[in-house]
Amino acid sequence: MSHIDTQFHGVRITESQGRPAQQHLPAACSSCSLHELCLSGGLDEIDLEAIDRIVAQRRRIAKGEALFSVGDAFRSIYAVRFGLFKTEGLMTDGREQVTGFQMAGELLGLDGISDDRHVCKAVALEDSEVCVIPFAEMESLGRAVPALQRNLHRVMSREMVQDRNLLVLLGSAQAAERLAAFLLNLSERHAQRGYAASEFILRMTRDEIGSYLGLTPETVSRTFTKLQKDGLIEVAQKHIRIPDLPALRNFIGC
Amino acid sequence: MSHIDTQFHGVRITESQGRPAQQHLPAACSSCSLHELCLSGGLDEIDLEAIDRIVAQRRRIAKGEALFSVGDAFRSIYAVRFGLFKTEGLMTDGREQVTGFQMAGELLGLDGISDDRHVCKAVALEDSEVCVIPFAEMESLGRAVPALQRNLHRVMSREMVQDRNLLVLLGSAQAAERLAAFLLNLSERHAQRGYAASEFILRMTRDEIGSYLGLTPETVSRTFTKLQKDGLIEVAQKHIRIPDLPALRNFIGC
DNA sequence: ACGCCCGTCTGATCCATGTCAGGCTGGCTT
DNA sequence: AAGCCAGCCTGACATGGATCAGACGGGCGT
Repeated sequence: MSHIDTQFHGVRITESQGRPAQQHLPAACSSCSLHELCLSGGLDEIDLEAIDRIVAQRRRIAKGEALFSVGDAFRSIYAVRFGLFKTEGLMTDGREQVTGFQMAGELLGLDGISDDRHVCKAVALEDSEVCVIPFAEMESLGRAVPALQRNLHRVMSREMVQDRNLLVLLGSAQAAERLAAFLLNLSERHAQRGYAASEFILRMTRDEIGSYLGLTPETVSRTFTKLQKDGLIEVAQKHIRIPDLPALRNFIGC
Repeated sequence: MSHIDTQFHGVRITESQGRPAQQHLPAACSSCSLHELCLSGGLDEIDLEAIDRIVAQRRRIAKGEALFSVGDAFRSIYAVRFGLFKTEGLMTDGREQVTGFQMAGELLGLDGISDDRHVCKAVALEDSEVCVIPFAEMESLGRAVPALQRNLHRVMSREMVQDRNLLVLLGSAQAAERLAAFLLNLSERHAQRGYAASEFILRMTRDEIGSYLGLTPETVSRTFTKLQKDGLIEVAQKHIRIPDLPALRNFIGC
């Protein structure tokens, strides 16, 4: 069990308190436990070493701090090593809305490519760490390593597909379906990372969930209660248990 | 004025009727009027010729026909030459929802990269033509031509950003704001292509608009009427006029 | 030119979710 | 240990949009 796994299980990172959020630590895809989930999946030893040279630093972000904000110059993309982030977009009238939650092994910052400026804000929901991947170098390494290029494209495409799914959800599903779909999505992603699929802790508030799902926090709360009454989930504050995953999946298809 | 421009202005393509939808015609980015809007923007002569060799064929899609459907094997992406498409995603319960409209110079099919299978369906809303861009060859040319690689990444990123914007819209805006934002978006894209920003024809039905915006067709209809009463737009069937663009933009920020 | 039908508009009603308000709990600070 | 406050839950009420129903009009095919 590696250093990273331990931290991902919830150990607080106290040594960064009082220091600036940005730190420069060595990163290494070749020895990263998330490697198969991340950009470096499926690459051979030699290519991994090349990536290691590019992904030269990590950065720690304390809970509540922003990794980047709207308008920031785009230079790098980020891979979450441990912790959890939310990304939020800006409405025309200034309100913010959560557009996604990123957990270990997922990328942040791809939105900045299109015009060299970030158009959303990424905030850590708990003490977190990311690998900093300078994008220009990533592109040039992609030119040398087709498999890496392929991975990048796959990740970008996957992100588009996920956004589309959420779109469809917001466009045509009811509150209970939205929430159920959200929980199932979290469940799957936990499972991918080797954690329990049917029991987990929500790291985000009801406000953030509501913002993400296009609902008010009150409705989120009520809907949790309703799903519990229907026996589909068990809720205790931030603790969620899904006693019957197939049943919940089935509920979505109504 | 080229052949393409003439067709884009609305001349019906009659010669394809009764034939299979797939046709093999020469394509040429180097002489395409959409070149600056599309993937080949900013490239030099030599690189353009390289692209021309890859983007070797076009395909005509009659109104109502699908360019690709959910589950189809992914091999190519497509650039719209003229015409208009809608993409629709599949709900868990089988219902379909429109997730986007693509006009000349925009790309289709990027959703298929992530697992080599299309996860949405692209349907022509009028007789249309696309350039077929084999993706494997596109990737390999991207390795040789950094500017092309950059363009591809930019386009993908832009698509992600647009999806996010729509997400925010669906998550927190009222019917009138959604519709206004939709019209402004169309207006901008028309302007980019050299057409009037304040007057245009809607090529999609109220149903399709409603599906896209997460509203019923009845609400779309009513909301058009409401916006007209408020003097923000003039509607006559599919004909839209926006007498005061800044006023409509201002309306969004409420 | 005629008639059919799809797409659109409008009205009446209902329901899901937003809004406003109050009270509870658990975790953090002092 | 006490107190405070953010986050959460629940209730009562308001409302925007969905739903159901019907009428109109224009485009298309015969």
